[in-house]
Amino acid sequence: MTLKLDKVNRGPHLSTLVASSISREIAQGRLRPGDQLPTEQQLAQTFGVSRNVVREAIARLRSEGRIWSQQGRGAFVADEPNATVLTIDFEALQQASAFQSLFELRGILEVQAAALAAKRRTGDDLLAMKDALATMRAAPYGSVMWLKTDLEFHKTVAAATDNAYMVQFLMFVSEKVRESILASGNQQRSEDLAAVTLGEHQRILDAIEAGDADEAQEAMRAHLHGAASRVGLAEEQSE
Amino acid sequence: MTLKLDKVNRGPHLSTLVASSISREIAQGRLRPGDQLPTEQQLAQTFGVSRNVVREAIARLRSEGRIWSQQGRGAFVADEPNATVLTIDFEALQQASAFQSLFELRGILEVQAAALAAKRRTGDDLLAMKDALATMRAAPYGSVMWLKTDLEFHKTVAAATDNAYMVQFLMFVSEKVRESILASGNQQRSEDLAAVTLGEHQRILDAIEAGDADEAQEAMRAHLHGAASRVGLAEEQSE
DNA sequence: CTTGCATGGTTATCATACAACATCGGTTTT
DNA sequence: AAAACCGATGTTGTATGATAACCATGCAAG
Repeated sequence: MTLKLDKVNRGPHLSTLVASSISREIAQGRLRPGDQLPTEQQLAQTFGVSRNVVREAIARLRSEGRIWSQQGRGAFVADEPNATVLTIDFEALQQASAFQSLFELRGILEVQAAALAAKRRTGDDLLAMKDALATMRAAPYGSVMWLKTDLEFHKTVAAATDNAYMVQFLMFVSEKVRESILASGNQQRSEDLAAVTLGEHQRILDAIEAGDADEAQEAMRAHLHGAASRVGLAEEQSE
Repeated sequence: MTLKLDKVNRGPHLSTLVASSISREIAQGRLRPGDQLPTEQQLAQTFGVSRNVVREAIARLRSEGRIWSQQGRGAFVADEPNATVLTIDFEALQQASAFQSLFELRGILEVQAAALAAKRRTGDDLLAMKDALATMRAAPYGSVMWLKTDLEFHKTVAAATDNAYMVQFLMFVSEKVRESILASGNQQRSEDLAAVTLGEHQRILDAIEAGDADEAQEAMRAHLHGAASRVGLAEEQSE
């Protein structure tokens, strides 16, 4: 019995849908650690897909460390997500609350990174930051080039912390945030904002160059606060 | 024609082997960004497995953002590792500098999490934290149970921030740090340290219960500083 | 009580078939 | 001549059935 998919369903692969569906069950606690998943047959039936698709989904979840499976027994929810990889569910990010949480996490990392950068930046770091800023100045506000260089500037700041993991994590989170913003199309466009944003960046750069950690923190905080309002995100006022 | 596997091959799934094999090709530059992968048929043939297995491998690589594929055309190496997943190389962590960087990143997250927790914790959060602390008190210092509950306590703190990503990232990093410590076998054992550690935790808990963000930050910082020295990590004094 | 075996259930893999889509060349239409 | 149509071919996406390896359980024989 062949399943005819509606044209509507031209989206991600079925295995992706199944995987995130199971993922959600785990996240919401309907499948608890140690629990055995339904058999591949059952899953195929309940989702209305072939066993093959289910297997692709399970292969994915297994690689993410969310489940483990043993031949002859079944698949089980991993006790501790002893993941070798960290994943972020893009679907969930559509939720405003989830997006806000990720934005907050990024903020924490950015602010602390700025402080560390102020203490540890080398001459090369400063050059890279100035370079990125100059490129951003030349790019039209809101263009792809602009966004790319914006990210690049923040990357140079992160790199100045001399902490490779800081770079890796910050870029990962920032990338997700940026994607989500683009997907929602909430980006405002205005030439005025270009000058504002550039000014914020300049203030960060100056603080880092001066080696003033506190000012760097504050400048970064101000920048993110500005970015948040530009994206239409109501920010919590932390006393 | 059925493939008879040697008993030797009782290891990871074939799809895993295929996936890491392709992954290696990419990492070593033999497959460059934008390049088209061989067709599933060809891959199946060259690896000597069924197309099904190849598909599971590809599904995995796709979920990791390393490749993308389009029906009717083929699979291609992703231009930028626009990763949906974040991985940490365990090997690299054996390097002291890498470990220190990850430790620092964890510290930043923990300290900020403690501050947020102090502002947002609910009654349930406090109960969970007290619970974890009580369990830790009952466990022998350095035992598996102790380590587990230690992590659990920090998780409850993270959870009190009401930021799911904070929990996810912090636990991911902490898990890696813990693994690395266990692998290096640098853990000191002493009954005295049990009391010290418990005291540090108690101080954190008290601050969060009191809603004192600054004190919570400081308490967490002190705790991590203590943990660092217990592991034999020279910490930078950030005046 | 222990050992051995039969049995059913589950995953891992293979093989084949078909549907959906892309590309390309040739043909027809404009 | 240029554009639109059409079909052949190759590729991915999915479905289906079959087989091998493996696990757990229960039961009979010792």
